Amino acid sequence: MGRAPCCDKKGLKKGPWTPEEDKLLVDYIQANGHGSWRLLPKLAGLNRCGKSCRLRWTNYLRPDIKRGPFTAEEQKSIVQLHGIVGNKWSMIAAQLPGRTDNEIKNYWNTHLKKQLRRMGLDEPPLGPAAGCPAARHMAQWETARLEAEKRLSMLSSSGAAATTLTAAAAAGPLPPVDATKDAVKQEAALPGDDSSAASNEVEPADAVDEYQMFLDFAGEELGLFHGRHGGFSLFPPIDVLAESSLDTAF
DNA sequence: AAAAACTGCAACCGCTCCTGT
DNA sequence: AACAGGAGCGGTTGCAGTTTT
Repeated sequence: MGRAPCCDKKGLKKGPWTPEEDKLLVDYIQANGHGSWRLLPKLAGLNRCGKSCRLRWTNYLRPDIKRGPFTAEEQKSIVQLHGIVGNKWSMIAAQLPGRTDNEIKNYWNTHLKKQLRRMGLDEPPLGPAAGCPAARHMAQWETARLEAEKRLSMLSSSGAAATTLTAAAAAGPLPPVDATKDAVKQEAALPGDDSSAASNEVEPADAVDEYQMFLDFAGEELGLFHGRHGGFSLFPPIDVLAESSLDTAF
């Protein structure tokens, strides 16, 4: 598939960003939004490729980026999420508001990996295939959550719902649909799963019911998880989650 | 004090996926 | 259905700063 042309073929600048370049980028995005990343450098007066601009913005210049060291809670979340989804840094980042995937990736590679090794723990097995029963439960939970989100997002995009899941995510740390697309695809590809095809015509009321079922399921699963892991929480308590998500989304 | 080794982070590269035609 | 362009993601690299010898 068409690969983005390499920057150096066009004589574009690479390497560290100067404060002047940062300012140009920030000023432009604040005034116009990023729009097409490919066109942005030209419009903003930058001698950079769009890719470089996007990276600089998402990893460094975005105003909502949280700076400073990771908290113990964030560390715990990263370790747990990594055990569940593996190196899906964007998915992990979606659970940690203000943190970027690049930052989390770096933190994992430089700090947490070593820390786990020092503690005598090998790197945990990656992905939903992880052998630990709790991880399997979480993987099932994640699958169900993604399915519910997928349906909800279809609803939203068709205009049937007043707000999007992103709004719900703002109320609680459910990730935006974008961040979960890999898993959604996996889910959609499951043999014998005809729900994704049928979901195109899902009725609003059905979606609400399904989302509620998902929340109920998640509640049970999380209860189990809490019980086994001494109160660790990836997500807010389920009653809060249910209340805020449903209230905001509907 | 100087050199070597190590560490952490910003940025780049190349691949895959998504979307429009 | 096939193709092309654009966006996003994960892996890797380069280098400045810090620590150790």
